[in-house]
Amino acid sequence: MSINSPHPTLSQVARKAGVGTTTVSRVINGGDRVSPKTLAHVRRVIETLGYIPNPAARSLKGHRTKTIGLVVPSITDPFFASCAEAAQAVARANDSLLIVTVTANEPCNELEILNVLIRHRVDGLLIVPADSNSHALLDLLQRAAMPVVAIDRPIGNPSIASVVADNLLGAMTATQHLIGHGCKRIVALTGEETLYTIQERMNGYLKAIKAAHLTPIFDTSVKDYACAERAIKNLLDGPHPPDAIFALKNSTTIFAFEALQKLGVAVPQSIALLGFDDFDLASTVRPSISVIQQPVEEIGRRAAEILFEQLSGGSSASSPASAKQPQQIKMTTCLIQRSSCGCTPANESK
Amino acid sequence: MSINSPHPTLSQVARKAGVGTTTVSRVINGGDRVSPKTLAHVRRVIETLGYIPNPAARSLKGHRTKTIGLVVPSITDPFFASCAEAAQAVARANDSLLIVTVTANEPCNELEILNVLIRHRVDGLLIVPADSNSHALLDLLQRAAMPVVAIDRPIGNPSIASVVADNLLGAMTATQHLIGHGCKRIVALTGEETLYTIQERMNGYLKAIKAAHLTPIFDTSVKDYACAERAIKNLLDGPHPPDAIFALKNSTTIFAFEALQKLGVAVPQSIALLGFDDFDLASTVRPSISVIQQPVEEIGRRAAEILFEQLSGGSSASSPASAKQPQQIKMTTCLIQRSSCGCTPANESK
DNA sequence: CTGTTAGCGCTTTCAC
DNA sequence: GTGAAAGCGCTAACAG
Repeated sequence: MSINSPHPTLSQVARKAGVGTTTVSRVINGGDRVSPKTLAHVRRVIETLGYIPNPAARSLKGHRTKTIGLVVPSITDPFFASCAEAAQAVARANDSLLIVTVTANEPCNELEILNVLIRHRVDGLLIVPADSNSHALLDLLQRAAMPVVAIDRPIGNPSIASVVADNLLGAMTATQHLIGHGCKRIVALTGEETLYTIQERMNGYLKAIKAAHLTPIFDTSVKDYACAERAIKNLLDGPHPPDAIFALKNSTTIFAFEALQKLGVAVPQSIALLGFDDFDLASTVRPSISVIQQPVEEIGRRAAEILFEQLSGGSSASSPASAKQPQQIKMTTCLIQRSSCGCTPANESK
Repeated sequence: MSINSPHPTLSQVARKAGVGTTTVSRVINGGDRVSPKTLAHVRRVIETLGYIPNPAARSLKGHRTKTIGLVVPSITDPFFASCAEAAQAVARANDSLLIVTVTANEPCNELEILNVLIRHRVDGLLIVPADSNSHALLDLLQRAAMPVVAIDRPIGNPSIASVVADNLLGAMTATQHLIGHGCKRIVALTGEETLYTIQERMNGYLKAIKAAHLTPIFDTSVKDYACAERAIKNLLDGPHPPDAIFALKNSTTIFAFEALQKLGVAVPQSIALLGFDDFDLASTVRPSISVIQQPVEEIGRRAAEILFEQLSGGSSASSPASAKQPQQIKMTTCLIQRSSCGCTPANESK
């Protein structure tokens, strides 16, 4: 109805209600220290006018913008999508909005986006850093002086909180499981070696292999399906063909599976397969694929929760146990035994 | 270094540079009407101080907030994740940020979230409406008086632009393809019948079935894997077992596939399978699954582009062909022939 | 309990 | 070219 102004203002409400602006302000902020009568009256006027407080004016007064930024490599990756969904839920529970941005794992994109986010005065940041050890990143974050929580990969500075999966232990467990199946020549198909997660998994694999006095075999060449097929073919035709494949990331697992299938190799009879990171159809394909599963949603949720704790707390003593040192949380992973590693799961159809 | 203020202000810059605030304002807004000399000088001071304009103050002056809201049922659904990723790219290209929210397809969540977004004064909205015909939704949107573009499902009012897949034509094509394979008893496994997309697909199926003088068979019971197994078992054991299944949505396709596999039914020999909406491993499972593919990313991208056109244009004549009527775009789908429908694709491994 | 009064950081006439 | 000054809508002292 109000043709003139798209949005009525607080003072308009005040005038129409015949009260001061302070009173209206108090009403929209919980209504404390206002007589029940005026409160009801002002509320009615607000309703009538369709008044909506302007958040810009509010945050201008030094308050929060009620937005947090999420910086991930990609949203189409199920892992990050789950994190994002969990984070948005937590944000909403804290009366905040989630701004989602993607970096494609490019440090320069990351820096640029972070700048935009900081300029936008988000209250805090959730980041999956493209490069865990980037000096520029750390600098920027330090200067921004706002709460930050790293997800999936720590940021090379203990002053920044992080929530990651226990990649090392997960990879050790996986490797040991394969060894338990009697595998002697286990090849690790890596993925981007520059990534913290991959490095940790490589270390875990290495640790288990060495403990069992076996020979570590790495193949870092698998970037796409073609690579996978070539790599596996070479391995199989070589003098000492492997008896197991440990794929260090999702897409690698799938490429390997496809290649094995194409080459007509019996899994797990001729060669066992175990992947790091679960995926939707891992239980549906035949043979079903055993994997190390990460508590994806929980990683996103915890990270967001920690961020909001930092936002509200901010001060010193709160939880008795935790010191001031920002938390570095490692979530435990879980081995899902399906068929591809040589196990025989009870209910094959789930 | 500035211990006192977390963020230097424009007037601090002005003072330090020995100029007026107006000049600084001009500099940060493109630097027009400022002498090259002062421009350079002010820029240097800005750099030194690490000055960042406060967007809250800016939008308070009636400007845009440079944020748009995306409202989807879920981000973990690959379809919406792709839309989101495309939309965020377009937003960034337009110097804006994307706020992502999820509704779980619940109209009440939707309304609530929309209110938060509107209150936040986002510049525009991208919505996958939980209910295409919700009066409350329409009302709210009308009142918000901001650019809105519907994605995947139109909002029951031609005054709101939308970008959706041509579900009807896609389903017709699918059904006709199955008929072309000689199938006579094609059962449609639906999904949520209240959804616009499902309804359209049902109509497309119906149209093709009728044109071929066949009998339509619907099964609306498939909500999860157990339902699927039961439904398919019943169908197969019935007096007139179907010779093809047309699954109207992704998860249904997967459930059906799993059930068929579990029941030991030969696909496509005993029964053909065709799904609506492509998914990652559709080409990897055996048999590979034929599907109707939607131009997902493009749907998200176009929708965002249209939103920004509305935001910038706003006025009347721009493109010669398009009238003032908001655009209702239907993207064409594509039949991906793989094995499950009876086709024999050339390259089975991709 | 309630109103008056300064600003928050920025843009924008309107003079110079 | 440049600056002074008046707000944008709201909150927060500080009086009553």
